[in-house]
Amino acid sequence: MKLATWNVNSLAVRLPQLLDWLAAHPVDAMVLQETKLSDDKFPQAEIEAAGYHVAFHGQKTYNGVALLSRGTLAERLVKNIPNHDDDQARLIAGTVTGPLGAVRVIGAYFPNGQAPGSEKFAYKMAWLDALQGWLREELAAHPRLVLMGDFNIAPEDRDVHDPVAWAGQIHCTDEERAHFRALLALGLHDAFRLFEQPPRSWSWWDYRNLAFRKNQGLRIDHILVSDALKPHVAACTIDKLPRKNERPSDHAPVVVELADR
DNA sequence: ATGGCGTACACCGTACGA
Repeated sequence: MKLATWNVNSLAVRLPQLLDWLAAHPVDAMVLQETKLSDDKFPQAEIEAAGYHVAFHGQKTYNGVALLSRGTLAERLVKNIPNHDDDQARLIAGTVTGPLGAVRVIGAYFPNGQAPGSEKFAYKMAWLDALQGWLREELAAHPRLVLMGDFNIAPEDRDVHDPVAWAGQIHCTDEERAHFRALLALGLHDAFRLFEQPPRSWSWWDYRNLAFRKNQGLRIDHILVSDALKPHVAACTIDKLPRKNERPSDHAPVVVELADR
C-alpha cells in the first residue's frame, strides 16, 4: 500500500504534472497542499477521471488541501483541526482503505511562520499546539494513522543544506523542532528516517539562486506513521524528478510504502 | 545585499512563500 504527499504550489498550474505523476505512481492515497483553489474551482472531474476519489478543503489564492484515494473515502471526513478556530484551509483527514485495510490519513499544510517573533510565527505555534491536542485523540480513536504533508519544519540539522546559515531561522528554530519532537512523542515515527537515506536529501528547493541544481534545500515535507503502522513501513522516498519539470513545484513528492507483514 | 523566483490578483505593483 503506497501513500504520498505533495505540495503542488497551485493545483491550477500543476494539475497536468499531478496527473502525469499519478499515472507513473499508482498510489493508494495522496494528499496535496497549496492547491490555492476555492472548492468551486477544484478539478474534481479530472482527478476522478484518473481513477481517484477526492475530498478537498480550499480557499482562494492561499493554502488549500486535498485527499485522493483509490477506494471510497470513508465517513468522518475532517476539514481543519476540530475545535480550533482557523480561517485558513490547512488540514484534511479521512479513512482510506487499501491492501492493508483501513488507515486514517491526515494531510496537513503547516503554517510557514515567516520569522521567529512575528505574528505569523505565533499563529504557527498556536496551530501546532492545537494539532498536537487533537492528534492525541485522533490516535486513540485510529491507532493505524498517517500524518503527512508540508510541515514547514526541518527536524534536524541534517535536514538543512546549510545548518549554519539557517540556524535559528524559520523552519529551524528550537521551538519548531520541539513541536516536531512532541508529535513523535505521541507515538509517531518519521518514516523517512526509518531507513538509511542518501546524505543531503531534501524535499524543497528555493526557486531562486539555482538552488535545485546546486542541491541546496530543506527536508520539510514529512510522513509520520503511528506505532501500529511502523512495523509495516517497507520504504520511504523523496521523488526529486518532478522538480526537474518545466514550471515545477518547489516541493517534491514524498512516498511511503506499507507492506502486509 | 531582505535581493534572487514563482504564484495569485489585480491592474502593470503587491502579498506571500520558505
